[in-house]
Amino acid sequence: MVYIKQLSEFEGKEVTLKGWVANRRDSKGLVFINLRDGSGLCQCVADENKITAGEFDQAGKLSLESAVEISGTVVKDERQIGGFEIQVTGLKTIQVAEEFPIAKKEHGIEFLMDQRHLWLRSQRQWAILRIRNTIIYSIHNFFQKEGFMQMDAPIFTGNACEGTSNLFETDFYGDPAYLSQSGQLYGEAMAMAFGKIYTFGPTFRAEKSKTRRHLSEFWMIEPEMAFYDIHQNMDLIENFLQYVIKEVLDKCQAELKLIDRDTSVLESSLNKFPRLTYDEAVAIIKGEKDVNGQNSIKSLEVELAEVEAKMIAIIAEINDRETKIAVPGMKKGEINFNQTKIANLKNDLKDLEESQRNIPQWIESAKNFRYGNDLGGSDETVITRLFDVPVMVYDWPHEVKAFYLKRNPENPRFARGVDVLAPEGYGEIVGGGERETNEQLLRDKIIEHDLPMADFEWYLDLRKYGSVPHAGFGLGLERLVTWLCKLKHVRESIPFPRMYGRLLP
RNA sequence: UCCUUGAUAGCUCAGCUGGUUAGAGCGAGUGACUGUUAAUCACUAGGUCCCUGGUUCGAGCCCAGGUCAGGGAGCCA
Repeated sequence: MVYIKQLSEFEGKEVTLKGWVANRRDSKGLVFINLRDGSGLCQCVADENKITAGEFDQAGKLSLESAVEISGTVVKDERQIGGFEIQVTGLKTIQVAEEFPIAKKEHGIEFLMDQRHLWLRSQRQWAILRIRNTIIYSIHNFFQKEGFMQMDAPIFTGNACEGTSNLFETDFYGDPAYLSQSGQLYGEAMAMAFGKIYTFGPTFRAEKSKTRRHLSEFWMIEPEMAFYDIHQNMDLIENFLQYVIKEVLDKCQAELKLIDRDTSVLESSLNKFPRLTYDEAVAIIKGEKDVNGQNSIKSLEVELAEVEAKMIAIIAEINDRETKIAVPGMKKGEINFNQTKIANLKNDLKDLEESQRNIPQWIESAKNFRYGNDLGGSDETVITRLFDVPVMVYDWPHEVKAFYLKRNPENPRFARGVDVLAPEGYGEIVGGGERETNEQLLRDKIIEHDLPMADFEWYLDLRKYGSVPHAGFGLGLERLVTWLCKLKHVRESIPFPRMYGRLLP
């Protein structure tokens, strides 16, 4: 058995492929089968004269997604996707599929999510999840080559890392237990034992968020390094992200092309990441400070004008095409083509209308940003649009950040946290920082945040026995996948997304 | 939780100011066509207009409440 990916090694030879029918067309005496086997796609041509009548009959009856075993000769054909096609010499039906729900046309997102188990078979999903796999693999490669040890934090936790409001509560032999929202505190314990560690596991947040950035269950990578300060932490984040981006660029060209990803921003992200303090970031958001000659507020206003110009152009095109269709005498195929075009244009128009509604809100929120607050989603969007590389923002007002972050010794108003904001409006993909080493300061913070002290005694022990400067960060895998693939929504970045209102399939 | 948009055939949608028997395309089925890349031609089947109540001679359309979904805010990775 041969996989489609290997066909170039078998030119002129006879091979047997096993897979599913991705598409089928027939003419008199010929059946074209687009075979999908998980490794790729390949057209197989069944000619009436080259196979038995029984086989040809079977070929004609193959429905979409039927399973089939095909033998044939590998022929070079530039017109084909993979550059090769199969001249069929033998065909065996494994199963004839019932009518496949996902048709070869546009579908709404709710329908596709209901069909997620089948949607995974489509080319676009295939490419995205292949890229996800490359990302996962290169994350492990990076940390392993850097001497990190992979360790797992527990998923059931008795203590709430940052308050219980957004945790999933479960029953643990009669006691309440929460699904982990971060392995970080455990990561610190493991770093004190092994030096440099990273966790890679699922995380759960019970936020009733309905935005393109949130999942209830997502995968997080959390490195933790003993003897690192915030600057070394930022160096590591930059090296790490650039390694992963480079691997994706090197190994996933075909997949990136399939999903139509313009890779220029990924390439420019191999340059140095700007490091802004919170103060600098706020000045940029409020439009008080320009970046590379660009002003945040002005660039949003320009974008709004562009959106409105595009809307006018699209409306004109829709009208134009509708008038054309209305004239009698147009061929049916051409009418269909135009109708599909119109439907697509209307969808584009809906997206633009969303932007038209959102951008003025973002401008308002940027102008009225109150110093001392955390950055909101739109603020992140505003700032990252001005750069073509990820941006790091560090030294935050300590009130808005987690209790375990270290204060800047030179200016204790600030906590030494760092957020990495992805370009192209994607926002936060990494959150991390240097950890507080002083036991008493931690106790004060725990009280300030109104957290149950008893649950943190084990954590505070780490400050009693060889407490050292240390730092780490958390990377949201799905957010990274979403950005690298330039997806509209995180739900496509994971095989089976779990989010508010979505538990099946 | 709040703001906003929506729910009509298997799918994507149209349905005007409330008016007779609810429409199209795609998909499916049948037939025609020797080279097609979702979108050649003809025919056929296919409907709880999200739910409950109300207004009206008459509701897919108006009103009230609910359910579900899209987008955004908050919160976050």
